[in-house]
Amino acid sequence: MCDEKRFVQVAVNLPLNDVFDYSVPLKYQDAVSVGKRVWVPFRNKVIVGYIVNVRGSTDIPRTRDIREVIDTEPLLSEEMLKLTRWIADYYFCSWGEAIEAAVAGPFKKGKTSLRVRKSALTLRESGSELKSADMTLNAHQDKALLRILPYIQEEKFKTFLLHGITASGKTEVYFAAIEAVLQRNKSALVFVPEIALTPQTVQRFTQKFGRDKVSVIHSRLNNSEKFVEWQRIKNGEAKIVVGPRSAIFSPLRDIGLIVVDEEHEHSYKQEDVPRYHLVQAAIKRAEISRAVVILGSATPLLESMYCAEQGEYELIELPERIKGLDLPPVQVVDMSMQRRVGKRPALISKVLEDNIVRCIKNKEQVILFLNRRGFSTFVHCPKCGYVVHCPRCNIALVYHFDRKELVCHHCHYHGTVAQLCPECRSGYIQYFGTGTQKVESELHRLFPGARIARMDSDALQKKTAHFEIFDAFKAHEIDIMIGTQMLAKGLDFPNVTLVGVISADVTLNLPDFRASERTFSLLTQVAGRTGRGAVAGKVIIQTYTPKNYAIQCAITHDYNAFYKQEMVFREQLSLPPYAHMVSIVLRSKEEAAAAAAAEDLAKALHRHNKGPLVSIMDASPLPISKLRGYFRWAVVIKSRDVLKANKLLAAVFAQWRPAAKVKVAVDVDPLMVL
DNA sequence: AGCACGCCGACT
DNA sequence: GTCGGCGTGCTC
Repeated sequence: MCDEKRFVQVAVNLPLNDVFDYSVPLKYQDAVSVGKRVWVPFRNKVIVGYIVNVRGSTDIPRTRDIREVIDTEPLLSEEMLKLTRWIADYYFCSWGEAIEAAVAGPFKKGKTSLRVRKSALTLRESGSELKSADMTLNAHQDKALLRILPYIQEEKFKTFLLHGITASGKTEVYFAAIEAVLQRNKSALVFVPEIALTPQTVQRFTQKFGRDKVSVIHSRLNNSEKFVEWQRIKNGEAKIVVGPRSAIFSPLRDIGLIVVDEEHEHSYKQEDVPRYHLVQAAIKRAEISRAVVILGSATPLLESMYCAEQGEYELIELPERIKGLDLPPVQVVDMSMQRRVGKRPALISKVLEDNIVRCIKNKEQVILFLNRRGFSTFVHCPKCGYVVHCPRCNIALVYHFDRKELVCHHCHYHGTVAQLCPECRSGYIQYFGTGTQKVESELHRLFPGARIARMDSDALQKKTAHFEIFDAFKAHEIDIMIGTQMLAKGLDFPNVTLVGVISADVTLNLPDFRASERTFSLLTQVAGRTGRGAVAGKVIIQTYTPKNYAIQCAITHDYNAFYKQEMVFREQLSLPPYAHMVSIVLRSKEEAAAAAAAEDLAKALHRHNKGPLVSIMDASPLPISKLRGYFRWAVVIKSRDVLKANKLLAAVFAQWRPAAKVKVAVDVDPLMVL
């Protein structure tokens, strides 16, 4: 039916802004369509390209022919092409790079189908199908739902920020909204942080909505399992998708609702290209499919609350805990006033020790929290001041007692412990700083009869260790559990009546402008782990800075007070949410090259920058100035409008390039810079 | 990104 | 003489 010559525009997975025009041989005239993959000659190679446009002409004088059309049906929907185009524009990458992220594992590298292993198919047949108990919403939950429902019914795009304190029953609101969406024969996309994709969470969804309607995606799935889920979603069998941020690209049709649980979670930001934030991408996808978004958190991102304040989102509050539970009392212990062991301060204050003793006597359980792995966090020669650093990173090595090794927490370097100072040959190497392993050994010393377990990424080397430890804790085979922030999230142990934070200062003192926000969030989430059962809970926070507002606001569980104070600081320094940041990181094995490139870039940006809407910060080394052998400098652009900043950057990159040995990475809305 | 082209320095 | 460093341009 088409006898005219046809051309396709193709995006490729390279950091190139353009799409490339190819001519279509006669035999493929009818096969080409938008969203399909093609094999195309590119330079001296043949690579996968994605058709983003089909037309009858081209401006390119000499086009090459496509080699082959890979797909019989488009792999990417119109909706997915719009979403990836937006990601490319906003997060400063090429369309092809964004599309590549949207292509599911089994389809990467031009694959069309997959040998599906039996195990992938039989997996979901096991397990009981419990009929969901009728859920009754309390007054606040009901009010929340009533505000959301009209938008679901009218199929209008809208973003709600559901700010509900810990254990206020946000999940029930999600469930009721999902039910409303299913009744309209539409589907729902639910995001949870990867760490929360445990059997417990998943079970809640499958029990509620039935196993065959729910598709759960998590990183443990192999390619053939992923393929099965992809097909179930694509063919409309699965109406609800539960997954981590990458599930934003699942081929779900007729989306009526997108839920982002724990929307403040850091894992929602992708750390490599395309460096998108799920919350933004979810809102964009909802806009494209005219769906409702619910962002849920006890401690919303400042950015999200700001949008709510500006009227861009609608704020819904759940100010009360369900089942009449009270928020636990929080006690702060000023560690500078505490007893010492020899010259060093005690790890565990008298107050915390007494409370642990009381808990164990009452057959209750304790969670202790310290956001730092290892035993000693730095190893140091008191004679010459030498601190043992990672040879590849500008960071102190951490001593791990179990491995009897010094470990770099940023790269995989590990080395033996020196007996003599490498600098001055003195034999008095000292170990300072506290990690979870030291707390564990201290607990054994203080509470010889107690059953103690440690929960951090070191303790979880075995794949099943995670569940083993949790099951043991739930069965009360463990009295005290010490762990890093993976303990803080979404766990529900009714018998836990004491949560202790060994040092709130660890996160507070990080060189990050979000340090206060992260600390407040973490303390609030940690505090939410207790008092969930019949017995009231208690929280004890140890710190050297008890007056700090992040800590003070966590004591009173007062998000709004924290928000107000933190926003003053953000406004003074023009930090998010008052401005967006675009950070350009330049790294090189030679320090001078990275520094020169950054300074050069800053100059070029200034030259191109017209008008006051975009400002350019001075080039500066990153807090971890050397990582994996690369020295790192950054230039940060600030603007209220990301696209304006990106436009400036694109103009500079069109004619400026750093030295060949310098690598460039652009991060829009970075989580960390200063 | 990845590669070809092209222009200058120091070495089998 | 040439091997190889890296700045520049280009990919339909």
